[in-house]
Amino acid sequence: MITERQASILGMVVDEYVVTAEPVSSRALVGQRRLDVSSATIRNELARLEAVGYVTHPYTSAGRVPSDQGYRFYVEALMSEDPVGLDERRTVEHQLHQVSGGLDEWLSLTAMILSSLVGNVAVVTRPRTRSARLRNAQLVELSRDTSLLVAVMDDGRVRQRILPATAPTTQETLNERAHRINRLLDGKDAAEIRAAATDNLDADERDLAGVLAEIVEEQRIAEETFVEGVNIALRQPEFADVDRMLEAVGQLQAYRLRSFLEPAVDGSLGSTRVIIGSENADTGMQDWSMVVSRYGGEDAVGAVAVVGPTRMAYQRTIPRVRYVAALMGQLLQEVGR
Amino acid sequence: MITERQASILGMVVDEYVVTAEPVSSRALVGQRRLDVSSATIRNELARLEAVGYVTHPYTSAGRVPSDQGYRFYVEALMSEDPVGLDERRTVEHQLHQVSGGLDEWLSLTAMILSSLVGNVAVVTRPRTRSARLRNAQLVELSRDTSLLVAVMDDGRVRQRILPATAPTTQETLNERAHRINRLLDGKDAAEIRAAATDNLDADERDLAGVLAEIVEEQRIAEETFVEGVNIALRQPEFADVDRMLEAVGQLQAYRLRSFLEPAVDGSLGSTRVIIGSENADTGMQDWSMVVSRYGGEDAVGAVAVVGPTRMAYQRTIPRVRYVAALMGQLLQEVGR
DNA sequence: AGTTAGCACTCTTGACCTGAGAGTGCTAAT
DNA sequence: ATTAGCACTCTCAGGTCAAGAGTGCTAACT
Repeated sequence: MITERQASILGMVVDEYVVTAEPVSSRALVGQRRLDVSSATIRNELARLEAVGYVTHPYTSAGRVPSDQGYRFYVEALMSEDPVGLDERRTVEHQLHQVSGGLDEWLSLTAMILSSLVGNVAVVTRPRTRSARLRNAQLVELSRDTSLLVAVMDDGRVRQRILPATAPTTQETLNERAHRINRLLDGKDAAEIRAAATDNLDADERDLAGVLAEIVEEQRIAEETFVEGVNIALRQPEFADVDRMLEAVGQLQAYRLRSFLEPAVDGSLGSTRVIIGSENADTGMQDWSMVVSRYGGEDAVGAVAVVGPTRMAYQRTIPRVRYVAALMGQLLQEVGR
Repeated sequence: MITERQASILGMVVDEYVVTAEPVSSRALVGQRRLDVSSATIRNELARLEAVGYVTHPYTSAGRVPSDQGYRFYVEALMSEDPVGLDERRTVEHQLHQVSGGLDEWLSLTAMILSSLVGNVAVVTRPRTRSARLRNAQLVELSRDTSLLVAVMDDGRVRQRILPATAPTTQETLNERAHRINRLLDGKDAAEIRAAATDNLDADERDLAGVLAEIVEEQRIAEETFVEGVNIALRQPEFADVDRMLEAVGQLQAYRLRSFLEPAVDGSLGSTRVIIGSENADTGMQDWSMVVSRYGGEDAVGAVAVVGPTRMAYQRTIPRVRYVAALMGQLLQEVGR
């Protein structure tokens, strides 16, 4: 257990270290007023905090740095969240309402906004539905022997695919074909599309149905994850060393492909999880912290996260991640997902 | 003017420097055989090359480094292009044919491929048409009070836009509306759409036409430029220093937004321009070289480029940029438009 | 008991130096 | 014109050193 004063000191160490990125000395804490004791007393307390594992020493005589455990305690017991200001809300909501394109543009913008809000990397995954269903398919003539298939899924995805035509066609024919296809396949998932496609369709149309089934069930992870703000995060002093920087970039690049949020997102909706450094099972993420929140409704769930060095402004980050997640859920519902 | 031997020495300096990234000494050149003279002779020649401005000295006693002028001479007179191998062609073409999505996915993949081919940043712009025309518009029901507009332009763009509905609609109604709109507006450019929209349309449809006109003429540069491979380029030794690296990242980030290829693309189709360091009018690009090529047909023109440090493998880069540009033009034609 | 002044001790950091090594530039000989 | 030879210059890595920042401990104080 920890005394009140020790807790307060730990809090000050974290607060200080988060802004300066330099080990915090006992003297620096005295200057901070609020504590009417001498630096020697604080040294004693710090030594005890270190014994319990809440702070560390880079070397014998440097200030103290919070350990992962220390951050954990800070997040759980010490921190008072820095609420999202009204003006922040206003600009965010304004920007998000600005978007006119589809889901993808929207997700990527959200990641960008969140990133700039907290000064770290933001990750947003596309909401996943149990299994997507085709909502509508359209065919557009591109040239005499190619056409473009545009499919809209009920999870908000819109996918295009260029198709070679077996025989010259006109937009008229394509419209008719799309109409037939829609009547037969709308509202169906991949399996049902495959099943329905065997009956009363000509060869071209069967091919088309096959392509549609593929698109509906397609789940390329690369397409599912939006990572933004890497260049913002790189300005953090932890990356002052080129190797660390390159490693970080590579790390995030790789993670874009095998979304690392999955395991973290089992919490209930609305809850925001914080995973600090070594708490992450994934080696290679041991120097990073993540703040993750789920968003969405009953039938579609995605995740919003901020990723950065363990020295992160949790006070600011946590409420902002939660806010953005909530906002997304809300907007998603408005659009009818 | 320059003697034959001086030219050959300059060539060797460039070749050597491009791979080692370290100033080239007279001794290193002697080891290179091909020259049956002593290092002293080479030193004399190097001094003369320096007097003409083809190489520089970082400091009194280090090897020589090619100057921008030296690279220029190298590119113009000395270099023999390193042709694109058959297997390279095969893998590139294979990968490009793999793409199933629309133009955007395709352009971004092209940039990625080119980048990995030459180990530097690749930039691809979307082909511009004189003025785009609407090819087809579709409306899809998202929820009871929102619908999704999907518009296909004749320059290959496909754009989505979420629309709030004034009154509840069904897919049926939307189809009819789309049909009317298409009959009226297909094949028209933004101005023509605006003109046509005044007549015989109800209020909702006029709004829709307005949105379509916007989409058709939309030219957000951010959407027009695909930059890939920044992380590859960062492994170059010129960025061993963090500041240089951050500056480079910022530079490229900024440029994504105000496409810097425009002025460079006045050459005729098929020609490949090389812009070396200080030759670039743009301050801030003075340490970079660009290899740019136009691609496209009569009615749609874009640019492909590779951007990297002046110490660039021009031998490899130039033919590869040219190849990719040609390939894109070809594929673009196949798809029609 | 807890607090604190004082001081020895440790470790970093930056500055300065120094010697080795790499290259050049020049001179004089070929 | 070429080249051997050598003095000269500059970098670079390593080492030393003093200053400074902090701690940890002890002994005195409240």
